[in-house]
Amino acid sequence: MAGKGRETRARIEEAAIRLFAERGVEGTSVRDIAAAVGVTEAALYRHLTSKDEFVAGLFADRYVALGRQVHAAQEGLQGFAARMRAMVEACCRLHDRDPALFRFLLIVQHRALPSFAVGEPNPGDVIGAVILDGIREGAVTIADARLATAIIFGCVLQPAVFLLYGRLEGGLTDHAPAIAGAILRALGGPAA
Amino acid sequence: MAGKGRETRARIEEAAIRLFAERGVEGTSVRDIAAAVGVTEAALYRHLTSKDEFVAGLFADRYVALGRQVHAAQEGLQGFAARMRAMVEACCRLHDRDPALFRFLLIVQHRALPSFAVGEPNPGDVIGAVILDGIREGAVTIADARLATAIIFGCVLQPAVFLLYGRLEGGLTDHAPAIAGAILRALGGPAA
DNA sequence: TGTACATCAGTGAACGCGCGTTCACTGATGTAC
DNA sequence: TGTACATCAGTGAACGCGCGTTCACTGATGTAC
Repeated sequence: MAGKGRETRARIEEAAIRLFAERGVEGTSVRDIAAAVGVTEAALYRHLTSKDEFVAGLFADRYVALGRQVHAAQEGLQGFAARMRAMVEACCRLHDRDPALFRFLLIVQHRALPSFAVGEPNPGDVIGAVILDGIREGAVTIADARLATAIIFGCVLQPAVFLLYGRLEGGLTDHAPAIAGAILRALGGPAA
Repeated sequence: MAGKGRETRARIEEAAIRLFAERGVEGTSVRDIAAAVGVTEAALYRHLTSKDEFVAGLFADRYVALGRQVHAAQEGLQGFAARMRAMVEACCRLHDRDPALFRFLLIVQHRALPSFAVGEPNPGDVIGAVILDGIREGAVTIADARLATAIIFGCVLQPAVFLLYGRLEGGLTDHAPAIAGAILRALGGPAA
């Protein structure tokens, strides 16, 4: 029955992410999640120790996974522009494949990020590392690497938010080339 | 006693924004707000009809006010670059003057924006109008005005979020010139 | 200028409800001999 | 191969708590005659 336990855990996480994305964390009760999975609330507590811990763990898990995937997308590529374009493209594809997951990460960041463990390969660090390379090779002329990271985040996440509210058409992937282009120009300084 | 009523209402709004910014809307109870103001919960209900309506009204009020101030900052200026720089500068100054208000708007947007009334002068429309002028005068080469708006939002809001989590130094105003520069390059296309 | 009434911001106590969590218990599967 | 025991995912019912909201009531101020 070890297989069944794994499977239920996965179904709980999937249902929770979807519900959290739709109604927020505080707007989603343990009963709601249990009902969506098709078990009792008590059964949920075989797989998690508390709601708060569950949310924090779920965020950390998915956030680290996103960091890993974004890192993998640019690994082996040469030059700042190519790496940046690959990361943006990967991020947009991941968004379109699972918009609920993205919305979950967006919503929960304000409560989960402050207590997020350092050292894990999160998206911020991955982008930060690429930025530093970009500064070294002269492709990035913005002096503050952290501000540059913030701008990259903003250029990807805010279009995702606009999409969410119907203020942008299509999928995020459709806008990926334009977003990557904007980022490269924004960071590249007047001479680029 | 009309003056006292006004004054209490203002104190309620001020305390609520601060608490919402610190702990989130669902993490702040009506009791918390009442205690911060120094009255009973029942007294609060002389000034508001329900918590939900209060939050929605507070968001709409402050969001529209922000739109108006951003609009005023660029009014009368000539040229896309000058107007853009003025709006970014104004936004950063407003942030630094009242970070709690900004955090409140950031947090609540996900619940309040979908039901936000159209027609009011909100920041999105203000920026959208300036973008259209920018496209007309050739300073903006990104084809999709809404994507351009999203990118501007992202380049200002995400640094504000980074500041919140201590991942950026100083005040937002310190970064205003760099942010405005990045936005102008991002939107200006390769020829700019 | 006094008096009668309306209005309004406040109090303190209570309401029902839904929340996260825990309880004792059940039945199916895995494991040791 | 059969039997005894441990493990584990599940049930249904209940728990105490804090939430948003409402109650009847009070005292101060504003207003009409």
